[in-house]
Amino acid sequence: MSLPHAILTALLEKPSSGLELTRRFDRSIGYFWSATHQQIYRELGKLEAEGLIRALPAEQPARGQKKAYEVLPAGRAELARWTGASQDPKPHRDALLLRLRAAAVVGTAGIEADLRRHLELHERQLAEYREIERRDFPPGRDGPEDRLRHLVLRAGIDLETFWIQWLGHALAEFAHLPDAGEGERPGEPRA
Amino acid sequence: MSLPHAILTALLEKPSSGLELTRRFDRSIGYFWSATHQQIYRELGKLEAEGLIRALPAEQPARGQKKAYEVLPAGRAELARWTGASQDPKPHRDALLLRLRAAAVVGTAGIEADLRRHLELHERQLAEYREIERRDFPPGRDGPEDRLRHLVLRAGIDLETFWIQWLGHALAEFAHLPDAGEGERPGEPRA
DNA sequence: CACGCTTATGCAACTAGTTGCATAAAGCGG
DNA sequence: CCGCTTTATGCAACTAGTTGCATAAGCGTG
Repeated sequence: MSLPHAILTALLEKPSSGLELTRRFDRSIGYFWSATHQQIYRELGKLEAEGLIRALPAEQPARGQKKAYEVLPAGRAELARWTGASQDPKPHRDALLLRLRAAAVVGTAGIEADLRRHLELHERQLAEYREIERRDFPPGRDGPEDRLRHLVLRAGIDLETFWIQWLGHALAEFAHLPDAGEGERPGEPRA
Repeated sequence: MSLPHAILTALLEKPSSGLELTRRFDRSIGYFWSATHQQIYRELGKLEAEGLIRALPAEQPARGQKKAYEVLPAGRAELARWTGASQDPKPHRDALLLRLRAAAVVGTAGIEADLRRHLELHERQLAEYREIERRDFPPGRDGPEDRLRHLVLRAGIDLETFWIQWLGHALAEFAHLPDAGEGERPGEPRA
């Protein structure tokens, strides 16, 4: 249950409207906690009802009008509490690894092309992260906040690097496999 | 929507009852696609209703009695279709990275201990993976199925290795931080 | 044999997340 | 000033996943 806390963090970094939050989730925060605009609007409503955030007063608060929120002291306190509380890591789910395991039983037909596609996607993401690193973390900036945020970005960079390497290994393995990509069924007797 | 396919894969590897599947999800398959027993029972019911699997005939099919399932040809076909179909990677969610980002705003109180705890958990998981590797993939075994399954295990091993390294960096960073773990608020002016 | 423990299956209610669509105002071009 | 697109907010329905509990048989033991 971390979406409210992701939103609190984003709002503390800068008070924003629902749509602005949505855009920022598409960029930085969404890299490790994605959310759609509907989730965000719903959660903003809840957080306001709970007294953790409030809408900044606007001139004409009408529909189709930006409505910006800011974090109240209670919200900051709740975020600090959650941040410091011990949490168990959630078990991950990775469909690609699952598919590879399935391929060991029903055959590898079609999967190699998708591995290549994933490789490209990860390379693109890595390039984006490196660009952010170059832009936001030049050698000079190294206050405590910068160090922490840089650390998070490093995780993103290293994870993408890992996937690129692993997909490389996987594709190399496929090159050695008999009839790779031709739909053979390794679990079945072969002629 | 991959749980049914995870179950089909597991059942193809070996026909099983709901509880046996649950146990196997706790071990091997659950490492990259976790599921509770309730999810599994529900899904087994659906898969049977759709004609993708069937219950193996038992002597006395009563409650509290093992009921094993096997995959029907339609199930194998569906799994092969799904395995070969192109799929976009789901955006990941990582609460720990989110917390670190929050810590950059509301302070790092309490989080360092949890980083250490996570480090330990990952070290334990890595040890488990290495044990599985030693046991299931000795140098001799290298048929196509083994290579694919080993590849999946390698991903698990390398991912754990990545997290262990990253958590090491993170903890080193904390050691350099002023007042680390004492609840300072880096976003606020300091005395 | 009655009691409690383990194995095995399952329902119901809840929480979280996704998808599709609706509404409304502002800006803009003819 | 009318229709079109963009910006902004939001509801409703659906799908997926989790939590808590219920049921029932088997098994051991005092």
